Amino acid sequence: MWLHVNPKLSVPVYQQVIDGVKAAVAKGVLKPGDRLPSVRELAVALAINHNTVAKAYQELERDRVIEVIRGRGTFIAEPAVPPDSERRFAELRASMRKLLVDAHHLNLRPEDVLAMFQDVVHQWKREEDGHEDGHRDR
Amino acid sequence: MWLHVNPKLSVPVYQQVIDGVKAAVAKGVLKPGDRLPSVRELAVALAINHNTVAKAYQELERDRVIEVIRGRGTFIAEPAVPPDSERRFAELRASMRKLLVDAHHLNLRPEDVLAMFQDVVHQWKREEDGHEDGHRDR
Amino acid sequence: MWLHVNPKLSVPVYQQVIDGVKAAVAKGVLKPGDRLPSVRELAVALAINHNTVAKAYQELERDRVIEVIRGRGTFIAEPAVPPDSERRFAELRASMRKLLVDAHHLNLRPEDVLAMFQDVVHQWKREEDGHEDGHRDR
Amino acid sequence: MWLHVNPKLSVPVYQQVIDGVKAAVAKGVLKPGDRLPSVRELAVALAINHNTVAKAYQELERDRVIEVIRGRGTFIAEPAVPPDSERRFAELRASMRKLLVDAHHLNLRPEDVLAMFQDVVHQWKREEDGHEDGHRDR
DNA sequence: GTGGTCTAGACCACC
DNA sequence: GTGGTCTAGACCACC
Repeated sequence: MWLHVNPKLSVPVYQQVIDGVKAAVAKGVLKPGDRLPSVRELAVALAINHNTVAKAYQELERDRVIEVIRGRGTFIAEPAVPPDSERRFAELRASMRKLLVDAHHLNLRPEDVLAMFQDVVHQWKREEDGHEDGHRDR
Repeated sequence: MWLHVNPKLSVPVYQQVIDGVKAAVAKGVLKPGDRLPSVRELAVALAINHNTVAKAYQELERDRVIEVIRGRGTFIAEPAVPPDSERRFAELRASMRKLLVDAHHLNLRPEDVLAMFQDVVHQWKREEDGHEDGHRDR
Repeated sequence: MWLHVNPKLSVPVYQQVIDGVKAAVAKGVLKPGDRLPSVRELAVALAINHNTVAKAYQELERDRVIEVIRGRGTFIAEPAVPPDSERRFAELRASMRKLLVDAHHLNLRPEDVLAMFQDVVHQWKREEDGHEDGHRDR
Repeated sequence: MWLHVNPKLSVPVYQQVIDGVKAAVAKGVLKPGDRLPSVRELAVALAINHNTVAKAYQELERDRVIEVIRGRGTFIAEPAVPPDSERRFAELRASMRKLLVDAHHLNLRPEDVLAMFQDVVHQWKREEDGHEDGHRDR
């Protein structure tokens, strides 16, 4: 299963579902056109309430990450610039600045953070390659 | 004023105060030994309740960002590695991975994010220099 | 009821709640997975304000004694070494030294304190056994 | 100097003075008949307010740890059972039980605590011997 | 239902 | 003056 959820975390469960789907898409585990489990199926699989899954799917649809086709099911959407993307760019920059603040309080200088981030990017890409291969094999 | 707060945001007001103080320290606007406004003063200045400021100050003290001297006031602490820093490092890496996910859904590749991050770091350092100079001039 | 609170004492009420829960866990009265009363229920039972209970629960969660599952309730956590435990060990030794100082002013020599402590430990274990049996009998 | 005080700690300064004097007596650094600095002298030496020292001395006198002889000065009292000593014995036992609770949450069993306490006692006595010698030499 | 946040206002110990 | 605690009561997100 490409999705797990932990009700003990402070992050709301519905948000964990959103984050999980987005991460799977970003990692290439889920590709445009892939079918998602139905709300009820996913709720059972994750042992959570179906309302929680429904809320997550609604928000993912608003963000154009998934498409709900009535009577057919739920699918990963083609990559698209999400609505309100100017604001989202600003938020991304804000997140990066927050990263620098948090790092400062771990006694890291900006250069250290940059190096750490490069490391994370490299690891990310290595994992991505793994998934590409996996898909090629099918 | 180096701190502003917006009660309309979904992030709690007390958390905004915490983030604001940490950011000011990271930026060099506040330096070790500097005195913070009293709980009541800051509450009036931000137009929020004193309990909200008190909660923020208490959490900042637990994180060793500030030191409270009872009956005297509140001061920026010497830089210190916070408790539980191993966990915090893991969280920092997780934040970086989340950044990559969010960026993917804005049609940015990891290289783009890295470039954007470098840009943010450069801007950060330019601002930092400004503060250094400002202090030197006094 | 395994918890009582006395607002007349100089130790804050929320701290008494924290100490009481920790003691119940240490004594085996509360076991991992056990559900705690809700914030409001406990507040009514102890005749204190719900904010006071909430503050205690939040601190207990930070110390990993309990786990809060939002919208569901509060539960005793699996035993875990708390963050910052090196510091806590030092505090434990300091408490022991303070014990020796206080005992000196009651005209007790260190050997007397040690004997008294052994006695307290024995009584503690007898009580613990009682709880074990009680659970077994059910 | 046998006494130090740290206003940054959460323990009130006047309480630190009380604890410090009691510890010095228990360790043999101060002996019955020894003269304490005047309130003003000690306040200057510790860089604290003289009211704070006065408050500490008053409580030490109430506990029969020191004796104030008007016009002459302040002296360490002969060892004496303090007033209300029955209550103090109960408190000592309560402190020991609290030690066991705190230790439980550091994953220590009562036997571990007992061993640790024995270790603390041994170290304490070694330090005491050191002081005895120092006094003999005078 | 659950816990989390916030305000308004009181009272307290400490310095 | 300083921060810390507590109550009463409101509103909110989450499940």
